[in-house]
Amino acid sequence: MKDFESKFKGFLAEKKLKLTRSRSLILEAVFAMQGHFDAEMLYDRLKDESVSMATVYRTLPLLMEAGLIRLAIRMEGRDRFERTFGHPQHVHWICENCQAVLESGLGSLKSMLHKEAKALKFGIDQINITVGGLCWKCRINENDSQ
Amino acid sequence: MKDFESKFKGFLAEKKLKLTRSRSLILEAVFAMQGHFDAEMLYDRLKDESVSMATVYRTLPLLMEAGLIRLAIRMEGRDRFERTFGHPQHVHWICENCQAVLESGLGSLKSMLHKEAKALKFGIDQINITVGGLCWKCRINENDSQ
DNA sequence: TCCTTATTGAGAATCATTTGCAACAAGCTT
DNA sequence: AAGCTTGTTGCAAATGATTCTCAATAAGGA
Repeated sequence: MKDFESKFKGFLAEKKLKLTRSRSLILEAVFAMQGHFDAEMLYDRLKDESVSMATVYRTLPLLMEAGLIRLAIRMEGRDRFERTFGHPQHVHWICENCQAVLESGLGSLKSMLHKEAKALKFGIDQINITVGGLCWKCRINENDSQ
Repeated sequence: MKDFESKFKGFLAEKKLKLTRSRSLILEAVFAMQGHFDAEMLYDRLKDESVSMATVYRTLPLLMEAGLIRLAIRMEGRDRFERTFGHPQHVHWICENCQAVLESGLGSLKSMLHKEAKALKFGIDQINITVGGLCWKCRINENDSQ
């Protein structure tokens, strides 16, 4: 059994929840996904297995609580997630023109926030840093596009 | 005329848009608001002046484009805004238990992001840093609440 | 295998946000 | 100040993501 599977199983057991066929399939789909994904993308991959949209939506919060995925960004009115396993937190750079999403490591931003958290006596659960603007390609074409 | 009013007026003129009664009222309401606000809160203050919800929703993006407000956070399924005039960017600390929202200055986080932006050739428009977790009060009562 | 309790799929329900449209109002032109 | 062009508004209907209801079903411990 893969790491993320046993982690999810452990989480469910602790909460007295059951590891069902649908949940297993969703977890599998999540880890088959590279990059960001939303509920609909998961559903598209699973509807043939007769997993319902409702269950996808019900499972996503569980995966977040279990620390297996995190809300990456919200784009075009939808929540987009990313898995946490092997994906350390990072900054999301969103181009407001072409919607491209770049990523870069947190670097020392992380320690600075933790330092501030200590001052505020705040217990950090998740950090979300998003920067909106123009990617280099769109900056070059800035004149044309308008 | 106040600073923000002339700034909005200038923005509208540049875009060949009109400064209407509804837009003026909304702008006024925004600057009468302390802290965060959402579309509904503005509407509540303006419905007696016969400003419609649709117009509130249509005006918010204009105010953002004009650089008068920014999207602060998304909470409980709604977008919450804050004005930018006299409110430098800051970090939002959201307590996942009591929903309290703390703020702290960006400090050197800002320059670090701009440095990284230069490396990525990314033109920064807006920075959004949100940290989820537990505020000190909820950390103390952590045992009780569960 | 039995039994208790969580879970599921399907579809209806929510709820924030958008949009279509005919009536209206800015603001430029004369 | 009146006319005209074009953007704007309120209203209601539409959208679209997410949530909920509920009867049927499946985990998993006994």
